[in-house]
Amino acid sequence: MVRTPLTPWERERGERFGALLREARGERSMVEVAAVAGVSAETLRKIETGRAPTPSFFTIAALAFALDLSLDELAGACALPEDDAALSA
Amino acid sequence: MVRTPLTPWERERGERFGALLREARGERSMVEVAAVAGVSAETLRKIETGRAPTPSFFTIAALAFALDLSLDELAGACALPEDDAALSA
DNA sequence: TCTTATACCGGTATTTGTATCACGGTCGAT
DNA sequence: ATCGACCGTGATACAAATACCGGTATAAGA
Repeated sequence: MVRTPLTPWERERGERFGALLREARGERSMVEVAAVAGVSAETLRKIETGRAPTPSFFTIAALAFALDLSLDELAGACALPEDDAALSA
Repeated sequence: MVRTPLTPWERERGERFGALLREARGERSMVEVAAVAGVSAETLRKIETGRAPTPSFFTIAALAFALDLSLDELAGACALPEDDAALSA
């Protein structure tokens, strides 16, 4: 095996990650946010739906800037699955 | 053209980005940092030398954690080439 | 009803990231 | 001089990111 396929955990992390971005997007349309970030709407949609679980750093950086999010908080939030427990608590 | 090839500016940004990581690594060996971050040493080498100009977000997040770096500062630093001017000012 | 806007999905194409292997170079120690 | 630990480069291989296309569905508005 040359390149390790994404593990189920990585895919789940991608789903949580995308959910965070979608939540942060709020009422704004995918097209608008994607245009501001300089990525295609298709790419944003795939990231939000978790079908692109490990996007590139600068793609996320641009989206985080467009959505006014902190990269550190973003990484910390989806790295910990027990966050939902902390949120519901 | 389906996927846009990386622009020269993106490649230069990758070089600056890698230089930042290398500087942050300091005296520590590539092998050690890569092991802590959970990536291969070859991958870290490619990122540091700019031969992998757009690495994945979580790879960078793991490296930043291993190097005790802020993702926001990292993104801001290499996104603006005129930063050195701002820093020296 | 018809149009428009938005989002989802499957397929396709191309580039890139990630990892392994092999080889060579440098430096310090034995 | 040989050994070992790094670092660097090239080739190779495979999986995934990105982007574009066409189609579908839904909801709001003329």
